[in-house]
Amino acid sequence: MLSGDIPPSQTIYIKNLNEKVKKEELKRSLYTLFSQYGRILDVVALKTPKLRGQAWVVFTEITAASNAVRQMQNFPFYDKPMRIQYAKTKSDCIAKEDGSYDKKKKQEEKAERKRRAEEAQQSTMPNGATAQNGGSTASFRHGNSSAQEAVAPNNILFIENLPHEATSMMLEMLFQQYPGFREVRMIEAKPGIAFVEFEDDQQSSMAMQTLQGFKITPQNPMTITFAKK
DNA sequence: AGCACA
Repeated sequence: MLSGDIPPSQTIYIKNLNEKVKKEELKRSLYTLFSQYGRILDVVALKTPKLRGQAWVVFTEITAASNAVRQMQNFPFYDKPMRIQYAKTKSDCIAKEDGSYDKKKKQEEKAERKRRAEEAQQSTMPNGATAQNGGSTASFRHGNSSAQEAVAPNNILFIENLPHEATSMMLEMLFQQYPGFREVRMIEAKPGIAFVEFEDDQQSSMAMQTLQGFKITPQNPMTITFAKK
């Protein structure tokens, strides 16, 4: 039996995450790691007893989610293999877009009202105005991967948007501080890009996560993806 | 193991 007779969704559900990682760092790392598969609308992670060790990543495209489910399945992330499925229910940030959010809210309120009515059969107290508004979706920016291709993890990183003055020496200084670093390769004929090799894809992904968007010059945030095999 | 939107 496969763990997923859950229909494809643009949101993936990830479990078996390392619970020691702080929430903000976890969300950032998930964001950078999964950005390669497409544009991400939201990353949700809670540290409540019931929800720690799990996260949701919302893509704009289902195909991006599918690629992520396949390619990153069991990928060692903070020393634990990620278990990835499609999310069972629609993310709020999607529902807000397609208009189903208000209906959902109303249904929840109705159910809530009913429950309260049942549980409060002694004293009739019709109450229950719980209006909450605060949609602040942490918006990240980035604009690299235009064409969506399934990028599997790789021990070799592909660096783009480097200033033309960047040298392999500079990149070496930057990347060699991460465990497993092997070498930097630049191609004379193609300025602005480089390949950086690590011993394995777990180590390369750690470097990618922390150096994603790093600026050698203010105008050039570097874009890091896994090199194609 | 655990499916939410602080």
